Amino acid sequence: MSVTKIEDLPTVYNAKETEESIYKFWEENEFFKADAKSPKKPYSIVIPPPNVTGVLHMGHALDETLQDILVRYHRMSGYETLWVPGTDHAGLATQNVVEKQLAKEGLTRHDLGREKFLEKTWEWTNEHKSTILDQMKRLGASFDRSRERFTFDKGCSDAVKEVFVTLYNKGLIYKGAYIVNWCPRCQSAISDVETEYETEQGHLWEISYPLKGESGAIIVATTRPETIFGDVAIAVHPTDHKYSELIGKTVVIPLTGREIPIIADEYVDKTFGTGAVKITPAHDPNDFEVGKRHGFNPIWVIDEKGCMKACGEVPSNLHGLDRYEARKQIIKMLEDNHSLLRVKDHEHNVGKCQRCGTTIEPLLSEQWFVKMGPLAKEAIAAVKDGRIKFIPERWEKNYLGWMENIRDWCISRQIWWGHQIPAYYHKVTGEMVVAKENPDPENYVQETDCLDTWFSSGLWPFSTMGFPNAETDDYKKFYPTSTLVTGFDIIFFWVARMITMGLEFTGKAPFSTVYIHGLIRDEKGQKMSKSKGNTIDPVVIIDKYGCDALRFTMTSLCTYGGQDIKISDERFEYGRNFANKIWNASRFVLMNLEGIDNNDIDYSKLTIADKWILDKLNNTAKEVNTNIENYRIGETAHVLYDFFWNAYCDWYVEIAKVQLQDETLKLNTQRVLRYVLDMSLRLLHPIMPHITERVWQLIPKAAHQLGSSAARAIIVADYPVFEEKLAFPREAREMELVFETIKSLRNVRQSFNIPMGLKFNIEIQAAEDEKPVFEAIESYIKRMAKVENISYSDVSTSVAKKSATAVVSASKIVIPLENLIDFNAEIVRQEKKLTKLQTERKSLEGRVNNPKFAANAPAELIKQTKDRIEEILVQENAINELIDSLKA
RNA sequence: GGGUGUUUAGCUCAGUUGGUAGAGCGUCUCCCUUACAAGGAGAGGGUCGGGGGUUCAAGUCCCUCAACACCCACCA
Repeated sequence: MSVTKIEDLPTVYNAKETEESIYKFWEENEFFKADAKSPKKPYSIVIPPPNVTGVLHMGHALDETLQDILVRYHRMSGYETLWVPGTDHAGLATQNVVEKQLAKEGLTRHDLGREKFLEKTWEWTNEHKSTILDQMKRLGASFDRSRERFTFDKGCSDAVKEVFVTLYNKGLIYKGAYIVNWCPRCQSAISDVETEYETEQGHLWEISYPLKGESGAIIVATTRPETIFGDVAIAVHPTDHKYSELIGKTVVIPLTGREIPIIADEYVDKTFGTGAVKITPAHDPNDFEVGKRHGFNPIWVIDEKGCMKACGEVPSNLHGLDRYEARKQIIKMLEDNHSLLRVKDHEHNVGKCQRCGTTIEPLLSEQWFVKMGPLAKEAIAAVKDGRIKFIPERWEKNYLGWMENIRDWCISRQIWWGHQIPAYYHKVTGEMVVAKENPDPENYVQETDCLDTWFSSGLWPFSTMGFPNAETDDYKKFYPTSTLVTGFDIIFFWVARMITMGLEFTGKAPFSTVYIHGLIRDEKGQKMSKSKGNTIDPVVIIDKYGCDALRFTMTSLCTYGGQDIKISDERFEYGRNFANKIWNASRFVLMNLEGIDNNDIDYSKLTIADKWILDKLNNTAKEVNTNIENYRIGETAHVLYDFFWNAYCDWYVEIAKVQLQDETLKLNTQRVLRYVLDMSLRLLHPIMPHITERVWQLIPKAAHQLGSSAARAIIVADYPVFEEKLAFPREAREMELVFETIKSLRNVRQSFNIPMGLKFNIEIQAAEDEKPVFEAIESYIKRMAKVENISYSDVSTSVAKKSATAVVSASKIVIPLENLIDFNAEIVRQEKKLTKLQTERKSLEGRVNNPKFAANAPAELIKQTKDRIEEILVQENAINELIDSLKA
């Protein structure tokens, strides 16, 4: 870095310029690059891979910031730290995007054919692949780009094949015909977790099925009349007296005349609808089970596009009609036929495709599944026995609840963009072979289905480390990973699958801690979405306020409970203002370091204020370390904000201005200013990496002050920790006298409208043990409260008339102001304070006088309470005396 | 139907072993005091959703009610 003249630094922090150059500086020096051969203990995180088609949104900004904080903290705390970046091929999502592009040209993927379509999608992917990770650089993400991965790259594909074949050979993957959630728009099966339910206002139609060969009919309630052609039976409850005589009889399906039996099954709810339900095994998951129990063959009447099938069971005028259009027609036909008896409004939940919102169609089809039951056992145990910990803990319950009721996972997707299932069929015999490679391309063709995208992301923590090869340096050094950071919305999709797969294939939990944060919402608490138009673009925020401002604001809003975070544009002013404060305080300190030597602080020459700020810094370091270790990131931000702004800037820097005037104190004050700034920047660095790095470059330091790593940059400097030699609890307490005195004097000044320019004299009627302290802090009081002269007298001295008085601790500060104040106003001011003290005292006395309190409360607390009462009494006396003298 | 979360100052929210409530923004007053007006100083503002209980002591623990948000399951 070139030498920068401090005077030339702008008075407003230029985030944009700084952030660009600082990030480049880190990259050029390869600070993000992990060394798998390092002797240091490892700390590793894998990024939740964003969709390769994606653009950066606020959710990423939060997620990546939190990871970066953990990574930077551990890097500075002596760990060999690896953060693996990468992207997800996002099968269905990406395919949809490319298909949309094609649609603009009037084409479908079928027009291109599989090979051409994949070519096109790869092209598209390669074009966008780096976009989102490049955007994440704007967030300051210190991930190791040399290890960047893609869930569809060679290594991940190898891992997928290994896992698939192994699970198949163990009997944990099977192919079977089941009812799946079918998206007619995506033209693919989707898994249970990809199906979202929405409450919709629908209808319940009551349809009459006449009995065969006799009069009478059974009335069935249905929400989906278009499926009647697929009916194989009518079911009633075995103990339902209404229908007991009908069981075993035959009814006729209206409109087609096909005959079906009335059966009894416990599945039926006697109280719902008419108590009789039509059974359509091909188009309803429950009916499928009932059908299986009773040995019925399913009848397909709706096809993959959601249209009525052109088959013999369906009246020919309905062939090929969309399911909703068909419904209308059928209702009309039933009405004409007098088979429709009643229509009721009915609210029910309808499954929607998570990707496109289309109403899913339960469809019986041949799919691949992972048998989850056996895998879940270990995944449950690992969380129960603490190998994996969720933060906040309540998510464990959520995870366990799901795992304990786990259902088989439908992993096949009828899409082209993804890992093609490694199963091969003999062209003639149809014999199936599951293997990593095609055994005989001449005679075998590969399964056309692809895998659910979460299958490959479920392997992410170890596929990125070299798996299936467990001998790579990265695998040995960095697997299992340390922390997984993500939102609660993908616990089932992703976290649960990584845990099951990791345990099964590596024998280890893929991470020890799952840190779950809240979701980002708009200022009204609504989820951000493009369609609602309420999104906030992190890049826009970064341009406007700066990356560090974005990071600081976001982290300050994180709570330990992982509440959702409401944000609006203006909230980032908080972080921006703080960054600016850091910038200007740093400018001041740097400007005043002229002539500083390379020596360390002389501990024998510390003033009370020096000791106070060092003590405060020390405690801050302690708190910050504890907070980060315990994932209390928001608290970390608050503690640092409070220390830097309210302690260092508002008090110590102001005090330093006094000390710098004193030649005997100047040099050591400079050293303290420098030291505290240096350490503050280090503490802040994980949250606000750019500004801290920039300022740190400007601090003159000797080699030995850089830390054990002989750091070239703050990013690799040692993180501050609590040090015994910096603890000065007595002085820290004594400084309270300074603050109280100055604050009371300022209060007096403001109360009586005394201009800042007007200095006054004060008389301190000091309690005996407080006098030396006052003497030590005289210069601060003079400067910061604009006091001309300070004289002393005994505390028992009665207060002279015509003065304002502040009672501080056990002493009195008297300000003779005869020409300046309204004495009645002073009486009111003092009485107000008196009332406050009296109220507090009475409450405390009530407690102390309660014998049960004395018996049960800790001795420490009792003493504290009594001391406080004593203190109040002293102050009350002083104030009473004052009021008397004012009234006299 | 089952579960979770939320309810604290005008607004947005902190508040980890129970010890008597805090921040930011906003409001009111004053100030360009040579780091910073994206700043400084001072002030005002809350019976911690309602009710009950445990305790010497409850925003904090237990019960209950209410409102809101979300998750899971799903009855045709």
